[in-house]
Amino acid sequence: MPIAPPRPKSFPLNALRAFEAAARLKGFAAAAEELGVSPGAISAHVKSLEEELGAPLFDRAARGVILTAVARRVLPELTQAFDALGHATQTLRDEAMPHVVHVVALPSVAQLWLSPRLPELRAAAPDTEISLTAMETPPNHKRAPYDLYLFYGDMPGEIVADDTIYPVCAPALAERLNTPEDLRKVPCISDTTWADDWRLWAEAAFKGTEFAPRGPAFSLYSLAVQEAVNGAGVLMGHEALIAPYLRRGELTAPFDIRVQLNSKLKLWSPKPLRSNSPVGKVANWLREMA
Amino acid sequence: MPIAPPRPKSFPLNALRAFEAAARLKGFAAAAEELGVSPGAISAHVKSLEEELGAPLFDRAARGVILTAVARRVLPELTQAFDALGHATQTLRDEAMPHVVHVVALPSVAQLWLSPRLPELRAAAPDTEISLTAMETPPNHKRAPYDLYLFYGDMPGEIVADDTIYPVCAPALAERLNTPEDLRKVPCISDTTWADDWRLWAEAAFKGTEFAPRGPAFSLYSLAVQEAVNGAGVLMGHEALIAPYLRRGELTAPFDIRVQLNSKLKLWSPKPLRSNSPVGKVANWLREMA
DNA sequence: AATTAGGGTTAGAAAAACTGAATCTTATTC
DNA sequence: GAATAAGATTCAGTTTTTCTAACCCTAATT
Repeated sequence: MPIAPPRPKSFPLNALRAFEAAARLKGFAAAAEELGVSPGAISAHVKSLEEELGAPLFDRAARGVILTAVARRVLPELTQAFDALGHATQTLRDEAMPHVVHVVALPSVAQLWLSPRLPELRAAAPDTEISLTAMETPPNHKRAPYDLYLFYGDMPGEIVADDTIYPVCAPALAERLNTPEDLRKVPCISDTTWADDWRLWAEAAFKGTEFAPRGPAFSLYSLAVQEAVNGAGVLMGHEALIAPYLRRGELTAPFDIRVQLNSKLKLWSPKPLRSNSPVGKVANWLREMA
Repeated sequence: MPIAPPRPKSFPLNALRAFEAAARLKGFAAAAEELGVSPGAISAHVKSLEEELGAPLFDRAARGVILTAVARRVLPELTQAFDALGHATQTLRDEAMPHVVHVVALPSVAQLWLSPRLPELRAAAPDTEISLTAMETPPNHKRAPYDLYLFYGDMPGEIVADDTIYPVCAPALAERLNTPEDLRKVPCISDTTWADDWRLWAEAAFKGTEFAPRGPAFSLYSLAVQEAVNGAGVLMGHEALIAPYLRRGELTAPFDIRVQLNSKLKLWSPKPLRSNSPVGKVANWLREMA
């Protein structure tokens, strides 16, 4: 009867990861967002780690957490270690699935810009497989397992398209719109992830006059587009995304006023692109398309 | 109703760790040992990883597993990453509990050599706290959270004591033992973690004559010592461990034949010892004691 | 004073991990 | 050639971990 003393387990990896994220992002909410869990989960992880260590890692303030000296001293090394792990994971994925290109994009971009182009891409490169993930905010590229990122914003990266916005609607509805002032009389569809769109355009269109759009709000831009096509109201159109609808005549732009935003549709990769690699090929292809 | 698309989770850390251990140690059983779980758990982890990757990581052979090319290519980076994580964890522990020295030792060493010296150590350094863990085999020092290691073997490290063995027993029993041949008539206690002891000593004592010890076996050396003290039989004594019993007269050595083994009691640390650090102090102290 | 942006806490639910026992496979040993 | 042994796998059942949802609390902002 070999009563082997149980080997005590080392630190819980998940708790460490939660702590690292919380410390790096200076908040449980942000860490929860990055790791895709609820803040309560982060809170519990950190608490368990603190209990095991017998020392606090954060000073809890009402408006967020503040790192303790211990946490501050340890953070850089811990972050580096997890970065290394993230990198190794990427390598593993690349080695194991060399022909799969993992693309992550804003949901609207994925559905309205990328998805229609995908069949052509598949035809052009039949042996590389595209995996497409939609996400509201770009994930941490040192950790997340993606090869190509496609988001609007002013982060570094290659510009794929400008972001020009202007109201669009179904042709039937457009007949009732002669001047921007007419917008006050029709529903103005808004999208929660681009909540500022109307304000930005209105600044240019109304020059000081106040404009409070009224109408349905959607959390997915593609839903909003569909509703606009159905004639439910006027939508603030992002040119790169609604161009096909304009071309097909499903939507029209009733006004000439266009606003170009600072944020562009950008493409980037966590690794340098070699144009003979599958990732490089897909990137080239997306570039040509723009 | 913001239908946020769920953020896909990154790779499961625990599965990665299981894979790394299995690949590095070239076997699921060894990995299970290192991580303190059953082989089935490792198997399941690796399988889930392989499924997620869509590619095998090991070729299963009858006598163990063989790494695939993918696994071989990824292993070094993965190992480095986990090493870095282990190091960072150490740092975290050091920062959070600077006054605690984590010692890991063979169970017999912990109980028979270290434990009796501990009160004196505590008195000498009242502000440092000793945490003592017993383990049959030294853990991977790049991963496990210990400051000082104390094991028998011929690994690198500072020699704390030689390993000399000879039979010992209760004085009453010793009266019946005049020559080694008499050992054939009394119970010979053996310890499962030092299964070779009797054979090694018998080689010197009997020079070719066969000797098969018969008697109770224990999985903990300290249990065996206690039984020997109780007169249950003759035990192969390791000098450094049973010295106090000899001194107190609870055990005696009936024969003069002593065998010195190549393995020594060694002390080492994963980090360089600074003699003004708590760990350094404890190491110095242990050194003086020997 | 009301609102808001964080965190903390809790119970319950879901998912993951683990064990133990049985099974399989093939070198190796007798 | 049979027996043995090492190692991996499977599966059912259990334990542990992790997560969420819904609540609370506090300080800052409006």
